[in-house]
Amino acid sequence: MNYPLTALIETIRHIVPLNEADTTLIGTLFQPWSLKKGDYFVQQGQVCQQVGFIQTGLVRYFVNQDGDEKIYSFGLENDFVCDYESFLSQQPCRRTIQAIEDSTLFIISSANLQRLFTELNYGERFGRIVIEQIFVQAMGQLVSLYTDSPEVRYQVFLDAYPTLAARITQYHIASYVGVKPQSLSRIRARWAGKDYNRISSPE
Amino acid sequence: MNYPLTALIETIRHIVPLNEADTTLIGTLFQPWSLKKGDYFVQQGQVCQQVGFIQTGLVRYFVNQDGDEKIYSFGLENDFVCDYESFLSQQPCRRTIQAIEDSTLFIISSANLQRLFTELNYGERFGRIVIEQIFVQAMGQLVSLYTDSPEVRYQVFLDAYPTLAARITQYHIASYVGVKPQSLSRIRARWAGKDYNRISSPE
DNA sequence: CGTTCAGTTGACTAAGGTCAATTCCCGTGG
DNA sequence: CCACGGGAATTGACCTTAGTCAACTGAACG
Repeated sequence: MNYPLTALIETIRHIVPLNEADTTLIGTLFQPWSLKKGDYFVQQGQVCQQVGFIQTGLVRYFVNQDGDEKIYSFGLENDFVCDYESFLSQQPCRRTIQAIEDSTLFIISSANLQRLFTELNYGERFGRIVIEQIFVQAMGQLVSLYTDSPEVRYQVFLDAYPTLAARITQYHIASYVGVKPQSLSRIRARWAGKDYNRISSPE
Repeated sequence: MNYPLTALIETIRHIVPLNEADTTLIGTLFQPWSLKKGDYFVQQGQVCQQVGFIQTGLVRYFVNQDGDEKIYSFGLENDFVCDYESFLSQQPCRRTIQAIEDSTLFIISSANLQRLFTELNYGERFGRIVIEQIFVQAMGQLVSLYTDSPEVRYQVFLDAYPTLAARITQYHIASYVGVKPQSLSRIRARWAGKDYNRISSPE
């Protein structure tokens, strides 16, 4: 096992305890993978067959609605990446996951993930906590879409991902916030007019 | 065990196979409960301590945003009802679940649900499938909020819950769709002007 | 030095929010 | 039986904001 798995192992260890045997097992079940900018982790219509762990790079999750892309999430360093709906049900994806930077990851197949769940000391617990986290995150997004204006959502995005904003285009941010790039630009213009340091004062 | 548990058992059986011992176990782990119109199944700030199964009645899930209620889901006959985020993490609810009709349910405590998972023949599988279904449903809602206009969301609601529309107020429907009652009323007025039978022709 | 693409800006349109008045429905009490 | 009251639903006037189409700016790149 000669891959730099430390980030992956530390991320898992942050969720459940791991011993020597566990870390060895992880090394045998995951394999390195890489995506170039624009490559797909999984595309709408395919069945998502593996879970990834992003060592370096950046991906976006989106749905394609008549050529109009709606980004609903990003995956960055030390994130797990998967269309869980497709992976769990083995049904075709309704979404696409695409690298927007060159990315290096470790991937684990469905079969190996099952082994991880059963053979890792806290495997089942790990699996449950991860899906739980994803569920909570999704519900948070859902509530935010109901309750927050685009302006607030943009502010929350900046607060939640302060470094990400500089790595992606306004197009991506606008799509995530739920508006067109022109509208996001106008929101920024509005802020510039009345308030020069947004980061520290979300009004 | 003399409660009319058949609906509950049949609903579970629809997900996983059940034998005699299983149905007996279910009978011992669930207990009857009732809510009057306006009663809370669980309130924002409380920890959700049980899962319910609605035998008769109707509940709504909502978040309270400065006195403005945002309904994001309904639970009706033969649905399980729970704030899974709170139940799973044992953290206080960020949402409220309230009966909007007199309701009769069966409830199961967290401890008993753990027993159900381990002692039922397909208990773990049952638990996984239920959370999976809820996750998929939540993601569907999330995508719909991104991609669909209020008008489309209203149409989808009518298609998905044809009978429910008659049981609840426009206020509830509007909140679910994500607009004010006045706006929903205007959408209906628009339809009346150009198309008299919406149900069969979603444009 | 032109091409290209991201970002901005302007003019206009469409649609929901807000506040307020009005109508409709239904149950209650005189 | 009818008048009244209250909540639900509708409608109108006006405002705010995002969508749309288009033009323009600016920086990166060859």
